[in-house]
Amino acid sequence: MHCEDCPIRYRAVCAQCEGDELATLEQMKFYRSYQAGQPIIWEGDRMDFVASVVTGVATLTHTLEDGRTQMVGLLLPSDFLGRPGRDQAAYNATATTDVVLCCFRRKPFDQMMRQTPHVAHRLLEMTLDELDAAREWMLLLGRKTAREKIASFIAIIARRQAALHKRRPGGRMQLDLPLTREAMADYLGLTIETVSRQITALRRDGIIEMVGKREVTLPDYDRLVEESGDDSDGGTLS
Amino acid sequence: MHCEDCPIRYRAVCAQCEGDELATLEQMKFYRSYQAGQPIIWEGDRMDFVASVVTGVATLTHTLEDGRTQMVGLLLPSDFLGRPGRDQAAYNATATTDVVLCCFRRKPFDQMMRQTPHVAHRLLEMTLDELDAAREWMLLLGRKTAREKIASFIAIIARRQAALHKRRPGGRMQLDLPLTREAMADYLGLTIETVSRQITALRRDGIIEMVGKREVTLPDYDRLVEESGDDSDGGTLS
DNA sequence: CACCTGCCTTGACCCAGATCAACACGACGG
DNA sequence: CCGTCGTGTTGATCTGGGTCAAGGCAGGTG
Repeated sequence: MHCEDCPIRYRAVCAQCEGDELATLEQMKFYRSYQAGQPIIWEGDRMDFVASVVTGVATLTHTLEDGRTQMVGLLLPSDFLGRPGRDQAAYNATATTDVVLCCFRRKPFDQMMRQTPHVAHRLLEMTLDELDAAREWMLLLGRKTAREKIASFIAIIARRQAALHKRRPGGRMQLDLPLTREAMADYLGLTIETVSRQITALRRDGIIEMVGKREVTLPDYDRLVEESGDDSDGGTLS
Repeated sequence: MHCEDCPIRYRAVCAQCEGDELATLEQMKFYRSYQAGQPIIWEGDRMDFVASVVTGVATLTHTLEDGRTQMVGLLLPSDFLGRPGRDQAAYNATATTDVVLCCFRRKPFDQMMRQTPHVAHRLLEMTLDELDAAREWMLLLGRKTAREKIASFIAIIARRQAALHKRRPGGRMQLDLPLTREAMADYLGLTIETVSRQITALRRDGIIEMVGKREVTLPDYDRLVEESGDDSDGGTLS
């Protein structure tokens, strides 16, 4: 009856749902796939569903008239997409790798949220986590140097991938960058050239090692964190 | 029995509360005042209440070890302070003018939130609005020029003050900057010198006029918005 | 009154990161 | 096999905003 491997059960909306509620969610749920590079939804478009990322990576971006672009959300598996209670998308959402979404039609979803306290609760919690992440991100954008930005970004990705594997980040570890240099630049408020140069610099200084252009190995996670400018490396896994 | 002039009734938590619920809220509510410059709570401190700003202006900031500071929240009257369901402050909160808070003890508040769907709902809505604001802010920090940042900031303050007076921003209008140059710099990811210079430049170019150091008059709100780099000036009042 | 002290402004100079340009390296299609 | 297109790297140069330094201007305070 319900789908064990759908991450929505574990992290996103319905961690505590049971019986009827789960059945209801299962009923209103459907899947959508997008290819790498494909837009998911455009700023201002009507958005008749909310969703949880099952696999792949999606981004939320804002763009100024003249083309300057800032990423404002990076959605990895188990992250939530869409704003409950509002049917207009506020940002451009794009699939940066192949993406599978587990979608819920807005109408019944909103209604369920209204009726089921712990779903509303869960959503509030997730939104607060996102707000915290956004504020950390603001510190990065406003006050960190290019090198610190790159180090922070890699550390963030490392933490999230460690979280997926249910491990603590630390020591020697391997990870892959799910974004192009351009997307990284948009994440960090830099240009692609600066991103490229700083990655080269971190490589030269032995902070990171790379195989190909996307796979990174960290000889020492803590060393990277030192470069990121953050004081408390902390356990912030989200 | 309940307090008509407490903004918490109108915007923040309990817009739809009635009867018993209101009475409960009134019971757990108390006021606190802070003088300009005084810290309200420090990152990592235990925070045993949540609150709504009644009067004055408070800020949330993040600071790196070496002192670099980024503002991550600007709280004007009716804004909400504190994270429901977590008792550790994640940011430094400071009163930048004299501030009066309408506080609620965390324990009973959390419990009420759990029992009263529309309170949880309201909180979700407010948090989503804050998230939107944070993302707009990220675009500003990552991609706007110093001049655009200043213009955006003034436009944001203008909108919020217009909202307080229940008017649409537009045409000729007057407002006062509730922040020092330093706080503005921390808001915008700039230095005080750059803030000062760009304000001078906007004044020189006739975009803004100033009496004293804090009071601004806009000859033409739309002209300011043009300078801010935003396309859709939009009605985003929050 | 003179003297701070806190905020703000302005000028001179510098540098981190943007811009402009060239090139490297697959992957892909013909 | 050769173009070419998308992605990434590297170099040369430029510039917006940071840094350092010198005042200006209230508002307190003795």
